[in-house]
Formats: sequence, C-alpha cells, structure tokens
Amino acid sequence: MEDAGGAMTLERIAAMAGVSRSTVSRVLNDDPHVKDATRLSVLEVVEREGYVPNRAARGLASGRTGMMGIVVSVDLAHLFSDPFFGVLLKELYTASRNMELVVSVWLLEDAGDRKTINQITRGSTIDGAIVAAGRTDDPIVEALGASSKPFVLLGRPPADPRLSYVDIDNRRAADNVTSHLLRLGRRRIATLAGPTTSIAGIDRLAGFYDAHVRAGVEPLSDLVFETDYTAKDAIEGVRKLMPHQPDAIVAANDVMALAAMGELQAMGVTVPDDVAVVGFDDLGAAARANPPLTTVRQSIRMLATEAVRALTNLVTDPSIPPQQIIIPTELIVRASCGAHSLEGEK
Amino acid sequence: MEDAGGAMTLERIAAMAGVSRSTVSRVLNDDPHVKDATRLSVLEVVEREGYVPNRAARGLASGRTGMMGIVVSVDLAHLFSDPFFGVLLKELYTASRNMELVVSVWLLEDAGDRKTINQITRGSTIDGAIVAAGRTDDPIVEALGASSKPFVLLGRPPADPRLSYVDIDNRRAADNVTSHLLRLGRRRIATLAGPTTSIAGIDRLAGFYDAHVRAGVEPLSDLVFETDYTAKDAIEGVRKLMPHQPDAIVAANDVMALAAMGELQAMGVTVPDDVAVVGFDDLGAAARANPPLTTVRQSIRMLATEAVRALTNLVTDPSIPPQQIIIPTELIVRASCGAHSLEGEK
DNA sequence: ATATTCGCTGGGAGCGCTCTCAGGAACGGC
DNA sequence: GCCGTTCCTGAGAGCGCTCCCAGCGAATAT
Repeated sequence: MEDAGGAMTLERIAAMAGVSRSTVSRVLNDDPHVKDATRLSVLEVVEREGYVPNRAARGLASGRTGMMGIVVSVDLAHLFSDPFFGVLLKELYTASRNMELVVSVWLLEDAGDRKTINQITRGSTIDGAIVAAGRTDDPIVEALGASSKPFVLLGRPPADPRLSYVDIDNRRAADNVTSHLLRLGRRRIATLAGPTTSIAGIDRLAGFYDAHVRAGVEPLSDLVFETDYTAKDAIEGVRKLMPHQPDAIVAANDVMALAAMGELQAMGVTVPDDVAVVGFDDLGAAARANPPLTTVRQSIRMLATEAVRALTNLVTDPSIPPQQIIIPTELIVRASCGAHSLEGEK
Repeated sequence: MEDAGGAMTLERIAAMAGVSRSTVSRVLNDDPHVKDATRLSVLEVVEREGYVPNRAARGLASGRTGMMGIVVSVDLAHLFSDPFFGVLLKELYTASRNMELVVSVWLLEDAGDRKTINQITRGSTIDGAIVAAGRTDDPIVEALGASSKPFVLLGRPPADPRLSYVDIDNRRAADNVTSHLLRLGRRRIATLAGPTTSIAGIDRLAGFYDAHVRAGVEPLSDLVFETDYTAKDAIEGVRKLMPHQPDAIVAANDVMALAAMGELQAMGVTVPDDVAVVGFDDLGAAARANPPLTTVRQSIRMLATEAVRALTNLVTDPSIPPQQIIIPTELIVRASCGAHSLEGEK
C-alpha cells in the first residue's frame, strides 16, 4: 500500500487495465455505457492501486470541484459554547460524505470580510455553500444572492421567497408544546422567548400565541419575557415572571428551561406541581434533569441531510426553483410538564 | 460587483491590464521580477474585478492545492461536549487564513475508514493535514506516516521521532502547578490523573512526580486516582481519595477540578483551607468558580498557529526534518490553591 | 565601440482530468 | 445479404493556471 513512485493518473490506470483513459473516466463517473466486464476489471485495478482521481484536474475539466462550503457567520464565542454547532458540523460532514463531497469551512468573524466573501461567492473553490448566519441581513447572504453560486440557508430567512433554506418548524413545535400545557389545564402560561431579532425566536413566540388562540385562551402579555437564549436571562426572567403567578413556563431552549427549573426550585417552587416547565432542543441534559424536562426534539441529522441534498440539487441543476424545506419536530414528554403518563406521545 | 458574464480568467485580466498572462500570474504569486508600475496596474484591475484565481487550474499546474486538511479521529460524542475542539477549529481556521490556506474537514468516525484515509493520504485534495487523533496508534497516523503527505500531529506521539507534532508542555505544566502546591506547604497532594492511554495524561502525571522528586517529597500512591477526564470520575475519585486525607488535589483538567470542588464542599470540606484544588485548561468557568480555580492556561491560538506554520514548512520543503514544537503554558494562580496573594505569578 | 549582464516581459508546454465526437463491433429486421 | 440501430470504446480538444525558456532593451564592463 505504499506510494508507487509518483502520483497515479487516469492514464496509468488505463494502461494497467488495458483500456483507454476515457473508459476509466466513465467507470469512475458511473457512466452506464460501459460493459460490465470492462467496468469490473477497471475497478479491480483502481481498488488495488488505491487510486484517487486528481481533484484539481477533475475540477478544471468539469467545472465542478466536488467541494461544499460550510459558511458560519455568527458570533463565535456564542457559537462554541453551544453543543449545537458541533453536532451540526458533524451531521453536515456525514451528509456530505454520503454525497462524495469534501467539506470546507469558512468562518466570518467580521461580517464585512470582503476578501473571504469574495472567495466564497466568486472563487472556484466550492460548488456551493451551506450558510449558518446569525442575522439574515448578513452581508454574506446578500453577496451570495447577488452571485450565481448556489447556497442553502440554515434557518428561514425573514421573507425572501427567492432563497433556498432548510429550517425546523419552530412555529408548529412551539404551538404543540404550548397546546400540550393547555391541554393539561394550565391557563397562565409564561414564556421565556428568544430574541425578536432571530427568526427562530419570532416563530417560536408565534407558535406560543397560535396555541392560545386555538384553545380560546387569552395570552397574558405580563407573562412574556424576551431573552437572548442564555441561562442568565432565564433566571432574571423567572424572577420577573413569578410575581405574575404563572402556572407554566415555555422556554425557547433547553439551556433556559434547565436554568429556570433550577431557579424555581431555589425559590421553593415545585416543578411541575406549582409551575410546569418545558424547553426546546432536547439536549442530553434534558433527560437527566430533575424532574426530566419535557421538550421539543429537532433532528439535526435530518436538517443537515436535507440541506446537503438541497444544495446538491441546486448545484446539479441551477435552473430549479429555490429549495425550501421544513423539518418536522417531535414533542418529548417527560415529567417537567406534569404529564409523565403521556411519555412517548408524538 | 455583479458577475460579469462568465468566470473571469487570468487571460482576461491580462488583456484588461494590457500585459500577458505570465505577468499577471507573477503579480498574483508575489514574484519580485515585475516592475512596480506594472504590478500596480495589474493589481488595480484584479481589485476592481474582484478576481479570484481558479483554484483547480492553479492546483493542477502547480501541484499544490492551497488546501489544508483538519483530520479529527476522536470519539465524536466526547469531542463536542468539550468546548476545546470548537476553539481549536476556530484558531486553526484563523491561522490558515493568514497563510492563505483553505481548510477542509475530515472526521474519522470509524478509525478504519479506509476510503477516507485513502483520500487524505493519496488524494490530491489537500497539501497536508493537521491531525487530532485520540490514540496515537490510530490508523490514520500510520497511513500518513507511510505516505508522502506532510502532516502535523496535535499532541505528542509516544516516541516516534520521525513525526511532526505540536503539543503543550504538559509535563512541565503539571510540574509547575504541583510545585506551587508544595511551595505552599502542602505535603499530601492527591491527583485526579488522566487516562494512561493518553499521552497528555501520562505527561501530566509525570510532571506531578517530577515536582515531588525535586522537592524531596515522597508521592503517595494512595493519592493517585486514574480518570477519564469526566466530572463523574472526579466525584468518584474525591470519595475514594478523602479517606487518605489529602491536603491538595491536582486535577488533570478543569472539568474535574470544578466537579471535585463541588463534591468536597458538599462533604463539608473547605477549599482551599482543608484541601487545595488546582486544574488544567483555564476554562471560562474556572475564573467564575467559588473559590476561583487555580489552573494552567494553554494558548490554543499559539498551538494552532504553530501547527499551521509547521505544516506550511513541511509542504513548502518536504526535505526539512520533522517539526516538533512545544508550546509553553502559564500558571494562573487564583484562590483555590490557598495563595490568592500570588495572583499574576507566571 | 562591442561584449556581457541584468531586469522585465511574453510565449509555449503541459498538469490530469471531462466531454464531445466519431467509429467499430454486434445485432436485429427486411 | 445489406442497412439501420444500438452498444461500447478511443481519440482529441481544452479547462485556467504555473513554470521554464527565450528575448528584448537598458545598464554595466571591457
């Protein structure tokens, strides 16, 4: 398995297999116009030699690089404190591998980094990009929109129907979890909402209202507290909300739900008897909490798989319409909502 | 700034600037044999057009791709629960960007993933790799060693002098922090050691002993507890160690140090008066702990910068000897060691 | 004055692939 | 038996760049 003196080329593989360069190329690209016997003998040589085609040559000749960019334009401190990104990266990687794509990473620390933006949008390094942008008015989104480089956003952009994106159904999920509490008889449901600058925050709050409207319950404005998704904000929120006597709290993520439970218990409030608490994300810690946290599970794997699939479609055929995909979520009922018996409900 | 109809090429830039292809190429590659006036006028056109050279063509012609692989072969669950990797990735990215390199990511979930290993070692996708491998007998290390692809390991390999690596000085750091405790009069110092399968664990334990030997203090075998770097192990360790009456605990990382402090306090033991505690990593949480944790700070930025630099050297000139670099650490003295007054000591 | 060097520039070859086109072999229908 | 069709294969061009060599004019040496 050593290096056999200099780089292997298509031509050399062809000579070894006793066919032409073209035929080997066809085999490598799954062209059906090759006799099975020929294909097999070529593959045998390819396998034996551990031959890997030269990506640069391939890219130059075909115009496609087989590389996908993962573009991250979010506050980095914020990014890595949350295990979400690591898992997302891993799932995007796996999905890309399944599509035989190489993943390159582009971090935009400074949103106005023109040089990097230029390389992403105009450079020939990547065929397309999957973009995680904190703000949807991010310059990279605009720059990609103006270029002809295909890209897929992670997270629904505010209202631009020309963009491709993959997102979870935040609104319906928040509706479901809130409805669950209403069904259990809670009537003074508070929420630790996400920031109104994030679409996810807006959507989750909208779902919270949807549930109330459908149930014919008046949502109480005193019971809405806006946060920045942090444990600190959650604790402050609980202190501000408790005087208004909520009987349940819908937190916009698990980090806040767990912090809220802790603070409630420190205040001598029983969860879920006095106040039910539900979260969003289904972090590993949610199941281990005391009481175990009722929450919304989102499949990051599905999100990643669909994002890569959508991007591949766009790269393969740029004339197709924007790809807009919503990933369903799953309500995970545990004890913190006061309905342990319903465990397993979807 | 829109796309100006089809991809821009060297040739077109050359025509616009009124020079030849070769001259533009020289300008782009910082070749000194270009008149300043010519260089300026070419750069002006390049800038104005937002021209980005075709990476595939460049790679094909030059034999170098300008891409660096970050190869991660560690248990992924373990990986992303620790903020370390995220920070490392970010720093590696930044260092690479400074060197005009594009970063591609390769995760080896299954260490025996021959196809991926083959692409890394024999493919022409990357010029070289920076490798974070959990075990040094990882197949990817062996495969890279057998290939001619330059690579740099993050973390010292056991004893192979032919490999390039960058590591922090774990042994000296552990020595320093232990010596610090000895200097403060502690004589029954326990340690929550890392696993003996990890070089970092071995080195830190060796440093722990070094300090004792130099101080003429006999280390007590009852006071060494081997862990897997987890909070759970730390708590178990504290329970096992306390009957042997240690007056200090050296934890192999901050996660364990913090867990140990918590457990000690739950047992009614005062930190640092009864038992001093020190850690390793200087996580953000270390400074916020109560009492604030004395620990060892390692510069991940420096680690990343040096790794990229070393790899660049190897790629540029494959004939140079293996690059072996040790990054110094810094002892951060806070209150948990019982020497608050020494704050700021290096 | 001519010979030699030097600084700068242009042209040609070719990196290893893909893709189009052309053509030979095998096959069926008449 | 010939022609049209299908199946498979090979040859050629060319993707956009780098690198080497050659060549030009100007500066320096003889």
